[in-house]
Amino acid sequence: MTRLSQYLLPTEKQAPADAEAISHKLMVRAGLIRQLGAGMWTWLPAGWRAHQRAVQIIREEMDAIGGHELLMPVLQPAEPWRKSGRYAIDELFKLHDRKGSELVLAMTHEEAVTTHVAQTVRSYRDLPLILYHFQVKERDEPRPRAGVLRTREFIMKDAYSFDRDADGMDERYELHVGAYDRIMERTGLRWYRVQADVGMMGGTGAHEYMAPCPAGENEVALAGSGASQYAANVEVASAAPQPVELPPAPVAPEEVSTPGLTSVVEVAAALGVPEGALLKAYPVIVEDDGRMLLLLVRGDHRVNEIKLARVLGRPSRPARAEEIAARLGPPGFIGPVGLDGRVEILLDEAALPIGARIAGDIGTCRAHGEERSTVSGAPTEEGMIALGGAIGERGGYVTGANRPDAHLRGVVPGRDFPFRSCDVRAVCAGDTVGGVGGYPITIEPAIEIGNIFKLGTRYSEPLSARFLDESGREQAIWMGCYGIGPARIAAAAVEQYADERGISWPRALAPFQVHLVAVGKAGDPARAKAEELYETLRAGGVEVVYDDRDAGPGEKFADAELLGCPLRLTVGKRAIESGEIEVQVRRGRRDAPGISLAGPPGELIRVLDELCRTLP
RNA sequence: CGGGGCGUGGCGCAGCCUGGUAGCGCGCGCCGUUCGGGUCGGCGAGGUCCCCGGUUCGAAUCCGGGCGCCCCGACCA
Repeated sequence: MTRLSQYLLPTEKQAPADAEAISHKLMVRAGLIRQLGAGMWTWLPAGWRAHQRAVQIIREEMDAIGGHELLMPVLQPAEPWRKSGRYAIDELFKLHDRKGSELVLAMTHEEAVTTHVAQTVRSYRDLPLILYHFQVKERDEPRPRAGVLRTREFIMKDAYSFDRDADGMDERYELHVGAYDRIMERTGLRWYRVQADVGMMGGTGAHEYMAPCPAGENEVALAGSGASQYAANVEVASAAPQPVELPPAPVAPEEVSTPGLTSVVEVAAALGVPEGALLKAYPVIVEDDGRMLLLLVRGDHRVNEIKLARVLGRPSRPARAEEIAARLGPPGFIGPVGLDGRVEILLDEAALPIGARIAGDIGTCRAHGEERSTVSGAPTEEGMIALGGAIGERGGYVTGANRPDAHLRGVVPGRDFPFRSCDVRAVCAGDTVGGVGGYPITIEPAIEIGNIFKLGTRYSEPLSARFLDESGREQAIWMGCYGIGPARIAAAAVEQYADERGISWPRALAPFQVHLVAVGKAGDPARAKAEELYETLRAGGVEVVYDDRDAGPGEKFADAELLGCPLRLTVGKRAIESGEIEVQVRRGRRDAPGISLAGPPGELIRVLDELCRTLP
């Protein structure tokens, strides 16, 4: 029974003053969600319907790959979290019961599900297994934001796979890739599956499902289309840099005076060279051993901290000014020349000439092509010289001189300083992927709506989830985890398809397929006709919301467009006169052919269904 | 955690600087009017001015402390 006269759909003309994101403003205005506190949101009836549409799509596709739905508690004992090493996470809510026992509010359910599997799975015969549930997650977010896009409490579908070995895990992972692709496709969202960082916890593979939208908190690098589509989170993206014109290199570096010029922009301008002709020196301290490394990236590039962490295999932090002064030179004027091995130098690949190959231990360092690996081992002198020649032909870079108010020009890596090379820069829009003549990338903000992750034995080891194989040997179970956020799917749909009048749901997520508007004052024949039509639609199984309020037509149309159901049916004086129900498609506010009021109910339902199927 | 801003009927805001009757628009209730794009008019209801303390004859307003919320950045297993 969905008559607006008796339904809780509190629409607002004005968005909350503090709302910024489109989905935040519109979902509140349309009466879908209401805030209770920072990062704490209530889903009102219509909003919850949209949420549950996403849930049902997910459920169907999870069941289709053999997933089994269950339900695990949010309130959990602390102990498994201590075992897994996650008790220390700041985002984890910790609490005590009246006896003083330590409890937590689960942020995901690896601990719980692994505990149960450890208890119940004994034999290889019990594997593989996919378990999932839709459950509330609690996270003490440092900064909830943008309505329902980032909250402290939210529902997540999290699935966990259990296999006897890495190959099995990979199989289960691929099943989830298929299921997730189908889920995304069915939602009607614009989406990408992108390569993702595996994070500090390790793991052997990860993808994220991203929906591009203005309020997105992540950035994806996109290039090409179809089969040659490239899509990666900028955290891990690699691409060939745009070429830069280097000034000619003299036989040895020359010092130039650059008084007070400490920024790339200033130095490039003063010397009349492009920013990319500078090598920016970025000293970092490696967390565990306190070692200093000097990173060099082109002046027009930035260091990507996540790629850096992957290259180093451990966290690091930027060196402080006093550390730089003590070990290298005056901050703002440091460079790689004349350090005599005081610190190791890592040169970003983008500063190497395209196609350059380096002999010796750094021989695998290569152009920007298919395989992209970190170079290890000490460079050989021959390799350096060969590379130096390659770059020298193109010209030399400008670097700091490790002296106040001075830079060097004509600096050639290899010839003038030793280095290891690696890929640590953040990609830029306009870089290319796919080799020579490849596709230029664009960078778009996106919201992460799902992620899939190969866990390996990260949880099964500490929580003792083992099984006996055919030969009676005890082995750790190989796991994968797979998350997806229905709330984010709904919010991303609002973000992607909203127009100046409000929401425009993809039909798969719309709270109702049809918004029936009765126009005319109480007692008008059109109102009775609309009543009749509403009952027909309901009886025919159409998901319909019926605006039977005693309000003016303007208000009703405005609310219908704000709520954004795919089809609006209008019954008023015109319909009575013409004998046809007016039909408007929300997406694009396009008029569709009217439907006869005279025909049999079955015919009406059939025509509507057919029309619905053509909608996005 | 760093920076900025805000807290006054359901929503959006003014009043605060310069202390003295709490106000506007929307919404809400009733009456009338209108009925294909948020009609118009009349009457009316609704507020611990975030909380605690201080100054004062008197505090929404000044002072101190706290809490809450938003935005930018950092973080986000």
